[in-house]
Amino acid sequence: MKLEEIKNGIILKETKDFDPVHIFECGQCFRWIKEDDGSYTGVAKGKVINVKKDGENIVIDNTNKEEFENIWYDYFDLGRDYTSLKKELAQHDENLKKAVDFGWGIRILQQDSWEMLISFIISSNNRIPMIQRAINNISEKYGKEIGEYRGRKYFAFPSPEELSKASIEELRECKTGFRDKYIYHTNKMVIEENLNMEDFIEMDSEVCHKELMKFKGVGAKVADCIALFGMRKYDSFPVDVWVKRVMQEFYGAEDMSLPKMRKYGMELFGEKAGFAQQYLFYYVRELEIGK
DNA sequence: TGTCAGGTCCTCA
DNA sequence: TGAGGACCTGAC
Repeated sequence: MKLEEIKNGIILKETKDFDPVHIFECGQCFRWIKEDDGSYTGVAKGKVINVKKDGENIVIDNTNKEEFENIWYDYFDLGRDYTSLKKELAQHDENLKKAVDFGWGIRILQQDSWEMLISFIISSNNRIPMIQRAINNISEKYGKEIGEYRGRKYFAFPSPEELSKASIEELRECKTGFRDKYIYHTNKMVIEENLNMEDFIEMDSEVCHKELMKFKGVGAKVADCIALFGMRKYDSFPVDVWVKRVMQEFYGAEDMSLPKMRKYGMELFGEKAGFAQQYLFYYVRELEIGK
């Protein structure tokens, strides 16, 4: 990958397997908003940046070379060879090949484990715009102000200590709905047991999943999402309504319960189940297959 | 007005 | 174990 420094930003030259639309619209993140020019502005790691595709190049604004190497290279999972990963998945079966071809520019972001924990608790039985709004409300109210970009203020996601200042009622005011108490109790548990969510990254996948389910508001599906997007457990297989449809439409799992479907998906795609799930999810949701 | 959305929790058999 | 209902919220 060739990198060129420009004024207040960088250009990644001839970057394959990277499409901002696929990456930011495939359901893994909630803090990236589409600008009028088609670029995406988002908050991560306490910074605000803007990402856009310019032909074969990816332009990242409001950053520099040092920051890219220290932060964004890992965040965008640029150390992984998605070309060979996709090739391998495409060989698995015809449907997965179609899904991979469709969402060719997806990459699984390495996001913050604590932020993923709270974000996916909010995601349960919720809609994406509502989830985004609740997370923004929480960040504005309890997170640190990062700065301004294109005339808009941005806030970091609050730390467990910062968020612990919120009461259940105040969390409800952030439009989290009935998940207010889940967030409150989860936050409380993290503080009281002095947990560092980063430690979950080192855990074995099954242990990690089991430990995550101990938090209020975290069931099997939410635990899989947190593990996959925040803890690099790439063998996770989150089964939501869309993946359920995929498994029924494409993989003959008509009469399977959700736990069985999860297990089946993990067996089917093995250590790359999380990637398979992302391509399949994006494919069926965009095309509304099986709805 | 009723239904539904990226599920989880609680209750009861 | 597993099925069934309740649940914030707001868009259609």
